[in-house]
Amino acid sequence: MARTVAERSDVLPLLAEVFREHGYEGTSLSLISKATGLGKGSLYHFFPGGKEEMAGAVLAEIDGWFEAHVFRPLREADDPATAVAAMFATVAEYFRSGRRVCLVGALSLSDARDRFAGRLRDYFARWVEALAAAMGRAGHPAASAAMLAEEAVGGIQGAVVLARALDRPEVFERILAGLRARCLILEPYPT
Amino acid sequence: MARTVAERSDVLPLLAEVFREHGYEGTSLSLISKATGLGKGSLYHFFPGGKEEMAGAVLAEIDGWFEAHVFRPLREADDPATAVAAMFATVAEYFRSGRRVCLVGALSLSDARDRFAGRLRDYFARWVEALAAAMGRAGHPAASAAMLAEEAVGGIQGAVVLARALDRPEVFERILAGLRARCLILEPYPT
DNA sequence: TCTGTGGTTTACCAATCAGTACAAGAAGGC
DNA sequence: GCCTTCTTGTACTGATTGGTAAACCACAGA
Repeated sequence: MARTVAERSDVLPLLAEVFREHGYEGTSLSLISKATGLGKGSLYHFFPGGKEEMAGAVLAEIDGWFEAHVFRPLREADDPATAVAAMFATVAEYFRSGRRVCLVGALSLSDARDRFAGRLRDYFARWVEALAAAMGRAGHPAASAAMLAEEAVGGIQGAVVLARALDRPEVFERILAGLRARCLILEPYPT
Repeated sequence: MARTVAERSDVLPLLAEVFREHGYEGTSLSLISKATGLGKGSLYHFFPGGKEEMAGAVLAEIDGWFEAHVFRPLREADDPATAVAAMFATVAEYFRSGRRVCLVGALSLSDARDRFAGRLRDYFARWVEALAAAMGRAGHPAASAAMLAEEAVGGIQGAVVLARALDRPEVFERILAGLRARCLILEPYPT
């Protein structure tokens, strides 16, 4: 039979895009089959656990990508301020100015949250921690760095929501610019 | 037959809770039937358009609630600064410190966005406008008020995402406190 | 060339999906 | 009392759901 010679890792990006577009519940096996060009047999060959394993694998890949391109640079950069600025650029590109949904955020709001609770919590916790650490090294007091990091990571998620709802990508850019400015300016956190 | 004497408006809050918990795709008629105690016959009697009409009616009710309790007070309050502070309190209670999902935001991230695009855009646009207007009357320059309003409304949505993902309601409270402080302090927007 | 393994197709399953049809009961007007 | 209108339960549709089973083929190593 026609061998697609597809590897598991090859279909993950396609899979990710389907889940992003349709959510966990909205993603049916027939949609997946259409998007990947793989029949049900092949899909269950790669992912014996079915839809749940597919979503889990996608989440793991996203997590790995952010670890390599966002979290670790924040933690290990020689110049933390530059790393923070780079994070905003990387994230804006990744989310395509809000046109692309954050799957982790979307799952957090959805029914599937409980199913992946550990992974979702871990992703955001590590993001907040890495950002707070970078800002701390950049000169922010520890307390304000932690609060600012939470506000920034949450703000990015909210920017995706708002830009998508309003259908105005420039809103995403504008919010991120504001957040970046506040993360880089060293002033005491207003109380 | 046992008349439940239910009015359409009586089942809307129950319906809203089901959609919030399971999302649009994840909400099945059997779930709705269980949550409302109404059989399919009754449901299609009240909502001939099926699930889509139900979700539309829920969105309209939510929109009306926010118009009455959030948007209009912001626009018409004698003391705009107090109104802004009141908004944060109202919203925190409504979203139960992030334990309750914003259905409008969740739909914006979901597959059903296109179906309700107009309503979603309208809801957020009016929120941002009303908040910006209030902050303008409170003394913020028009430009910074508009940007701050976008950041605040987006920030609230992001706070829901983050608090749910981390399973830490205090994160929601903390972010909202920070946003409120920034909306009330009159300082030039950092650039 | 034979054979085992990894990948694929196809057919199938029971369950559930949204939606329809309709008969039947309950309530209010007369 | 009856009759109409509104509301409900039940039964049904055809399509789709996630998932299984097994026959089947391609290819690499021996």
